[in-house]
Amino acid sequence: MEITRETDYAVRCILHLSESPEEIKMVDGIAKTRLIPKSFLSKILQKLTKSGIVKSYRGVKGGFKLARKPEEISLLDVVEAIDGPVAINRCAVDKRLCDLSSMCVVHPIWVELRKDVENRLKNCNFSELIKLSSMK
Amino acid sequence: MEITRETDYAVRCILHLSESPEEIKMVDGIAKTRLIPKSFLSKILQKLTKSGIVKSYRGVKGGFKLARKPEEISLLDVVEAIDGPVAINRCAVDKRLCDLSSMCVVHPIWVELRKDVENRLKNCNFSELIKLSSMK
DNA sequence: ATAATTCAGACAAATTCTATCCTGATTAAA
DNA sequence: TTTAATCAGGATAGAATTTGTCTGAATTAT
Repeated sequence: MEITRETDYAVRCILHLSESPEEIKMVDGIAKTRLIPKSFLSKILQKLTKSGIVKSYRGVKGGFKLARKPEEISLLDVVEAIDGPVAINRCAVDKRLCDLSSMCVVHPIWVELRKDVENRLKNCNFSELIKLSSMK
Repeated sequence: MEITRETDYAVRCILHLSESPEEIKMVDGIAKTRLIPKSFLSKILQKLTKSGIVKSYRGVKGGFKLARKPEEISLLDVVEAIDGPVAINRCAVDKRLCDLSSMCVVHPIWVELRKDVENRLKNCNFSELIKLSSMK
């Protein structure tokens, strides 16, 4: 049960953009300072753009910046933008197996666990994270 | 962030064995009633044996049964036996990247999340689950 | 002995992860 | 208006992981 490298990169990236929310930054710069493979980051930023977390600007002087304030972006937003919903177990989606023969008594446990995880991620926004990093 | 099919199968299997903790059951039977691919289950049971969750009996009339009482086996035991420790993020293990340039302020969040998940899984044992299933 | 069963390891298909590369679209500035 | 910089989107591909299968050896009740 791990988050992917991709999600980790996405978090680093949003963290970077959160440090100066007004500036437009280029893929290349973010990639270099945050040690993320450039072309991979490019793909990640496309997902973040489609999810409405960042805004993109094309052409010369183009780049990316946050679409909203750091305090309005949660870890959950980023995780879901990249990996999709926090499912924990597929049977939460594909119920067919669960329903037959009362097999899946564990199902409610996975659902509960999922809620827990979501809540914790939801309650953590990038404004807080930035504060933590400036305290170092 | 999902558990694997393998873990799901393992849980189903322990659930099955928990219903009659004294009986020795064969791979084939478990596989058929719980809809798990037989040879895959065979591998899974080997892991569960090595982790000390089930006991194996070879030869004619051989099979598997729980190594301890259902109430002494938690979901966490099973998940860890199959997938290894609940890591959430690799940086919890490989700290080298985190430490340089104070990059990973998110690290404590992953650690906290991991503890949450572990606790919830630890607090759920197979005796409780069986009770739930008999209530259906 | 024989038949039934697990054990251990090798093998392999499918899927997901982790990228890379190329072409085209867009845009600021010269 | 041309040019250079930059993102968008699709195709591709290697590696790792997941999800199994198969076979032969070891064990054991009868």
